[in-house]
Amino acid sequence: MPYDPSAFPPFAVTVDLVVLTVRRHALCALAVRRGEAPFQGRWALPGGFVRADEDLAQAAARELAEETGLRVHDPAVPAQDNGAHLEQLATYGDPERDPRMRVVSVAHLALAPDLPAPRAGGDASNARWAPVEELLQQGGHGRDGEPVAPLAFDHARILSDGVERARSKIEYSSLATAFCPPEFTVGELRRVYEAVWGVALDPRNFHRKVTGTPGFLVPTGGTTTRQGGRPAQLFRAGGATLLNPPMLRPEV
Amino acid sequence: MPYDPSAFPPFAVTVDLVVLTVRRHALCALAVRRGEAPFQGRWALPGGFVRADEDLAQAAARELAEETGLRVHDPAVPAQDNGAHLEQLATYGDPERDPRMRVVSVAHLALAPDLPAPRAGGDASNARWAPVEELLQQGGHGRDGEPVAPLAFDHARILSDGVERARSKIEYSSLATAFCPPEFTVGELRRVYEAVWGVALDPRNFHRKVTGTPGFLVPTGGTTTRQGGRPAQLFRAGGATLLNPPMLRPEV
DNA sequence: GTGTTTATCGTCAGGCAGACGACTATGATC
DNA sequence: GATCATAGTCGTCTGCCTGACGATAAACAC
Repeated sequence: MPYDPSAFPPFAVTVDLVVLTVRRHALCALAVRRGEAPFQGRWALPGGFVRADEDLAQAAARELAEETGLRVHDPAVPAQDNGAHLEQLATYGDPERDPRMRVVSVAHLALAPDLPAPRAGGDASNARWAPVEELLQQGGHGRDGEPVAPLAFDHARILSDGVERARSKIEYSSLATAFCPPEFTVGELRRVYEAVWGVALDPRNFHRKVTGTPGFLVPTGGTTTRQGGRPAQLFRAGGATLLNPPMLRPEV
Repeated sequence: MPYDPSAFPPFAVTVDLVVLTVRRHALCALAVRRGEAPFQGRWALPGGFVRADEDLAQAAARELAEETGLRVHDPAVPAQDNGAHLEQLATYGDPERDPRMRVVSVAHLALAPDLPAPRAGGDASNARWAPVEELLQQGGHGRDGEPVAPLAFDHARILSDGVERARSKIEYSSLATAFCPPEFTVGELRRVYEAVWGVALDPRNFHRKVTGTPGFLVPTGGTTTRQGGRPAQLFRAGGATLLNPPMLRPEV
């Protein structure tokens, strides 16, 4: 018993991706350059149409793989490595958000370790990792002094929501490990928190907190000196997903 | 420059509502009985199509007003009374979730004080407040011993997500006051927490916590004895929306 | 070796939460 | 009217956690 098609307005449904990573002590997001109108030449979040037989999460995972080559970490396989974290963020459906037609976009948030290089359908010049402050500042200037155009559509709002989600979620979950390689040191994890929150944390208190939370970190036995200084113990993410009590974000 | 309509599959977009309230010490949700196939006669969450010129939040507010008569509390008018809290919850788009066609539903969460009586387009017999455990138990029995059919579509999942959102959000925000009338006592607010979390809280520690958090509660000067016992001070919700440190939810 | 960098352990004081005693003010019951 | 039950409000104490920060350890650069 199909619906009467005249009983409801037709929508296009897309997924847009806020893909975050930490590069050079800064929280960065993946941006792609638009090749067509509207907003031709402007930077935007990666995304695309949801296909007819696809779930929303499947569509987001497919777009993520197309843009970055990343596979999605399956929560059912806790020991799996190198997978990105992917979760639904929010849905944006203002009637005016796309001048061409009525588009509802289901935004997703992906967190990934630092990656070699972005690729946008093979064209690297049309995709880049950019610090989120640079992408969010309206009419400002990038680090090279060039003027920065705001993101296309309502993507600044979406990116802002995604960053805020990430910032709050690493407080009370082990999600920060999604920014790290499979094995990492306490210092590397601390630099993730510092980059995402934009603050400096006390290394000693941080070390006490993360090593004292049961199930958060599992030592692998190895050590590394890749950060310089005294060799640091290597850890994997433990099974715990919720941090209780949470990691406290310093004021201001 | 309109899209080529063959370039993407058409979707129907709906909003579904998880409307929660606290009645008789239990967390209850609004359910409506379906009048047509599929799932005819089964209980479901209220909802409807998003109109062509409507934002998602507007559509949710319209559906909420149609089902309950509630207006949405405008955050820009902090002193406003009697408004419900409304926020986007999540979006559900499994290709099989509606057997008739491809429907993407943007679920919203509404929190309301205890209301006189539900109305579903004027037909009260087709709408009711039901305890969420009753709506979520699969194939169980209600309090009157009648067998309970599971909610239509994927609405059990949506309701479950909404309840979990409410449970976690009252930890770190002042959202619990959305379940209270404009003026309320500390004890009434505590019973909200107890009903939503399903736990018992120490009245003395709770009183110390909520009255000691700046901006959470504002005394109105009046007192009431409507709960029996010693008269209690009346409060309004203060301007603070975030609770820091949060209210701690007891284990188990 | 000296200096620098990073990691790791320890100490101490303050804040907050859980447990719980004590007192107050109302209505209900005898 | 005395007693009881109920609910509200104020305090105290103890333990845990955090922030601040001293001290030591183990690598590398010169």
